[in-house]
Amino acid sequence: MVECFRALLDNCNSWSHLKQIHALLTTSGLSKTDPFSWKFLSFAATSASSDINYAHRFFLQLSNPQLFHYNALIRGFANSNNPAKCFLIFAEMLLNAVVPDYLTYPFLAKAAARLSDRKAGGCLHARVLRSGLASDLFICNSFIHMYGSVGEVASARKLFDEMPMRNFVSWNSMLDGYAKSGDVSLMRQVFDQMPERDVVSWSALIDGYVKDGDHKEAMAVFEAMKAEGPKANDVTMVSVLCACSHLGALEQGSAMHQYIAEERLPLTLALRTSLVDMYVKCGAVNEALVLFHEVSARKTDVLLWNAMIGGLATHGLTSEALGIYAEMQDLGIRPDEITYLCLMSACAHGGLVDEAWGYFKSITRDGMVPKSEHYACMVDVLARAGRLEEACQLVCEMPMEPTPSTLGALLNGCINHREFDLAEIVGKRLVELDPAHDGRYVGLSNVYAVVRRWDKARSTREAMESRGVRKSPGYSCVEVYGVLHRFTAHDKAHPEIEEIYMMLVVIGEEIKFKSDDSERQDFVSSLN
DNA sequence: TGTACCTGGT
Repeated sequence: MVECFRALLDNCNSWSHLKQIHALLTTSGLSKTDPFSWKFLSFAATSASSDINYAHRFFLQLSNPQLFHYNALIRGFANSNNPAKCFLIFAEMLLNAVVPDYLTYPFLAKAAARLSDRKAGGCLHARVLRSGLASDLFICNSFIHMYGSVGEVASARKLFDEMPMRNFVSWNSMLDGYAKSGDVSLMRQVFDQMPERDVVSWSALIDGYVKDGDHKEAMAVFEAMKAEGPKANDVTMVSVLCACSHLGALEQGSAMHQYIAEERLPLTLALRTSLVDMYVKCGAVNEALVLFHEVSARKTDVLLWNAMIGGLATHGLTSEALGIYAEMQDLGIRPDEITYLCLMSACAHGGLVDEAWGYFKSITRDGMVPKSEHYACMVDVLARAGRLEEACQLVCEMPMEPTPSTLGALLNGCINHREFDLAEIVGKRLVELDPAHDGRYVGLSNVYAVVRRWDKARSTREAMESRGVRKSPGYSCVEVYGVLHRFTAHDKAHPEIEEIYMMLVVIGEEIKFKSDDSERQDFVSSLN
């Protein structure tokens, strides 16, 4: 009998199969026998087809759970969408006088990292130091990662420097710590110093540049990786596609799509989401829709829907965005706080104030708390529509200090709707709030320029310069035949600049002609 | 039985 169960469990590779074995174990009274209960718990909590809640229910039935049961459950929760449960299980473990070992701490550190819980992470590390496990390589690596993830890269570095022995995971965790902290020069230094670089090192470097906003450098590193590094994986491509979408580089993005197919990389949900995001942001709405619709709804998650809705919203395709949301609701997929931001941004572009209010109120109804971004978005909707009084009222009512983006939205509305007295007040407040940001001074100075108060406009610019803030010139990018061209205002550097300006004149005339035409059509239809 | 890289926009 015992041998029979052992063979069944060893060959078990599916969830339904495992449930059948569980039923057999229960009816035969063997389920609480250690080797089987551990094997079962470990499969239920950590395998590819795991169900952590099922594993937890099974765990609760154990009369005398052992260290390895706790470890399996903590590991499962660390990778679940509820990592905070790890700490509850850990507390229970300590209450039951079960002593954690070298397999317990890496996953607790991971949970603290995923929750960005600096306090919990620090307590756990203190416990490790007292436990005599402090020299374990895996534990050290996990805590370097934890410190990097909670924004304490200096502590990560201290741990890294004091380690008796390092491996490539130590270096990758340190690299990732600098990537997350936004310190690209130290990130690069670690990358250049590390004894060996694998696909994780390269991917972390690329993603570090993406997070820093240096998308061109991210692409350059990817090219270097193709030339001299390991083969890229699906995670690498998620970051690379993110760079393409920010650059608006459709041809490069499509080439990446082709690369994914040629290299037969798994089209994971994250990768599909990145492709949808890239296509829609680069204006290839149809390609995005094809990729979005070709996967069955069961295999989607809210992030994929957000990418589609947000992308359509960015292009002002308001009704299409709201249509996709309606589909999402029909399928019973729960929106998250990002979904609401995407929906409200769609409303802002389409001038749908009442709908935006509806979504804003739904956030609370869905059991979420509106964040400053939601207030900023709602203020933007109201301000764009010229409902400045309501916008001001919302700013006053918001439960947190208004962020620069909230006031920025209000300022734009004031300028567009010629409320210059209010614009001056908001503009001044923005400069106070964000004194290192060049755009805030420019915004206020532009308000003064519009009302011809040149002295004030000049003194605002001077205030900016005296505080050492430099105005960085705005620019835009255009991709032609796979090559990105960057232009700033009055740019004369491009070799084909004469033809480019000539084409601009032609396009300008074309727009004028089109708008005259639409006015004429409006006039004709008003007669009917 | 363990550690590292990824999917909204500002």
